[in-house]
Amino acid sequence: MTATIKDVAKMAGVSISTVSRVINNSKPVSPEIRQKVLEVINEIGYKPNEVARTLVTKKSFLIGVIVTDLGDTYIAQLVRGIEEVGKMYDYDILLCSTYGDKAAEIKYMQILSRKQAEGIILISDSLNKEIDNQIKDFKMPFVYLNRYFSNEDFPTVTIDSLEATYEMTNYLISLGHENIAYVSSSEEENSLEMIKLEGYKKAISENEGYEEKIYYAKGRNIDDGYEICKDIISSNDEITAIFCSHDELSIGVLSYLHDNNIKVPDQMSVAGYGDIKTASIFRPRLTTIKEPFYDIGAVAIRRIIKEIKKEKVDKDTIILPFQIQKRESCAKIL
Amino acid sequence: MTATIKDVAKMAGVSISTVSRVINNSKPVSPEIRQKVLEVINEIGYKPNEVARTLVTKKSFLIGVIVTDLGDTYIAQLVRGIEEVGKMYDYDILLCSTYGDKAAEIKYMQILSRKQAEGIILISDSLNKEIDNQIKDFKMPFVYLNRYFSNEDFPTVTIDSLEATYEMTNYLISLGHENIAYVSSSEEENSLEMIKLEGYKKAISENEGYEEKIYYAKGRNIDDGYEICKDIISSNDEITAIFCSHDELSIGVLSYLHDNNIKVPDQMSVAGYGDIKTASIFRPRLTTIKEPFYDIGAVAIRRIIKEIKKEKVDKDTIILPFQIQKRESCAKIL
DNA sequence: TTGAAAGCGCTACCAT
DNA sequence: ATGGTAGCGCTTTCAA
Repeated sequence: MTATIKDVAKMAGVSISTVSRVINNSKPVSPEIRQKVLEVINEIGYKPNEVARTLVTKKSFLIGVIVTDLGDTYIAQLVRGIEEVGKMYDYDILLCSTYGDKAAEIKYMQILSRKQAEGIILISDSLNKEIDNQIKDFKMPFVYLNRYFSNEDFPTVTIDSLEATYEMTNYLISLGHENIAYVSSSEEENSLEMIKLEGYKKAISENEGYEEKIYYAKGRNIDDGYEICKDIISSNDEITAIFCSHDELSIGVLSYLHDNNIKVPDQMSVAGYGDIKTASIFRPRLTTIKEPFYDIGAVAIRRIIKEIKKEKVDKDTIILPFQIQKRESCAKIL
Repeated sequence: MTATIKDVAKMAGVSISTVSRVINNSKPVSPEIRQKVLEVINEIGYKPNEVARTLVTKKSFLIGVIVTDLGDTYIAQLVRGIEEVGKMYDYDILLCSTYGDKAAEIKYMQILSRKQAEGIILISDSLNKEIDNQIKDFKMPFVYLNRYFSNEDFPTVTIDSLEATYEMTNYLISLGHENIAYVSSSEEENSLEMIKLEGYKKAISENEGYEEKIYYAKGRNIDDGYEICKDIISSNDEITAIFCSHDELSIGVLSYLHDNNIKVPDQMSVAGYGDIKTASIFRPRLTTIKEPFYDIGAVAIRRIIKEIKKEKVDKDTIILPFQIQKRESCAKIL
């Protein structure tokens, strides 16, 4: 059996209260006794049982993180930010993956709650009504991160999507592009897609003679980008730039262009949204809107920890700055 | 305050023992009482406190996973396998990232142990002598995963690296390549690099007139591949295929070739090792050795759970099959 | 089938 | 400064 505080007390010839005090530095202990206790601890390699501790203090130092799929690089980045900041405050991460299963989101929230997690960050890619009821029951610190849908109901961290697509479109225009195709992935209600689309429309509308050229991909994956690019190329030969609402779509577009021997950026410029890892690895490297995933994760958990510590928290929706990452996939029209 | 078993007992007019019994289905309870208890549980939304449970049962249903960096896609794949199988057995994952810091490996092992994790999977990219002492102390199920170094001291899951590079080299030869460069990343002791190199050498030696053309990159990242490719191209113009010991190196090579207008696979074939996610996204897609990361993770945690359940476990080193993923980056010499 | 009570390992309060 | 002890929420004997 592993040693307990009792064993330490016995061997050091003191009470367990005293041992507890030296472990936690919670109350003064005479130097000699402290010394003695420390020796014993070292000798038998005693390690406090955090579970027992949690039971009495109500502090598990655990934060639950529910994600869709770590395989998505943007999620990995989010989790990095979450974990790294968490560790700064001695919090550990309890990880759960849903792979898009909404029922799993609820299930894991329950489990996390039973395991006494002190807060939950839910990273989702869809909308789930049921979360609402769940989280109200638990009444524990909660942050909801969703790259695809806007949400007013829960604390969240995001960027100004409309401003982002607006700026990117303007950048493309400044490069001399007059026929810019925009690829959206969805017309669903509450989808951030609608907001992003507004940014594009706004920029286009501010330039006389420019026209909206909007395409809808079937989804938001690489394959969907590949497919829609086929449509774009065959439907309109004036287009000189393709701006996709997700990097994944852009990668698909880039692939299609590569496979069909259309040179990027000489014959076609391509821009994306997200700055997922692949965006900077793929050749040509993708010009895109950098969503600060790491920071989003970091800010999200920071907020949770503040709430745990009963510090004052910011308003529910935190807007982080974005950046236009200019790379080789976009060039000036000559 | 959240409801406890006591509250349930009181409201149902039974003892906490009885409530415990219906929760756990551990002993017979009369149908009426069970019914009543269940009703109360539902009504007040009672959820057992797993921490209290753990304290008495000694089962935390927690497995610690220490990784270098989730940002590496191969690690994300490993963790996926680990988590998914873990969940099948009701185990949750406690995640810790070291970012290559060896001291952190030890630190997290301690923390995990204090949190009563029932087993630990350590994913490392370097060798760390100190682990040995640590893990012996804890004497808990442990699996050590290292993609870069071989290890005899701990249970692990891997593939037959020598056979893998041997087969890939033979594949290249079968394609008609007579001058195949091999890029290694290290000559360190115990590095798997040495073993992989042997596979290449073996294949070369079995073909009369073929010569070893070995290059050493500075490291094993994309940049290092980019750099070494520069050397290869400038030093030897007979080479028609470049086989790198890591996909990351191959991606760098592909990038250099792209930037310098050398067509792949027409002018140069490129092969890799790993089949990280990028390998199948990059254009041209990379021909590579598929390390079954997901499966490795899955088998690793399966072994741990077996040990926890005191089932018989396999021998310490589990060898999984690999595959040669044939894609567009390699082609026949005409 | 049910209940009472001990005890898991620890903290925190109350004495001294 | 130190020790005794209640109690955190639960499972698990042991009796009844």
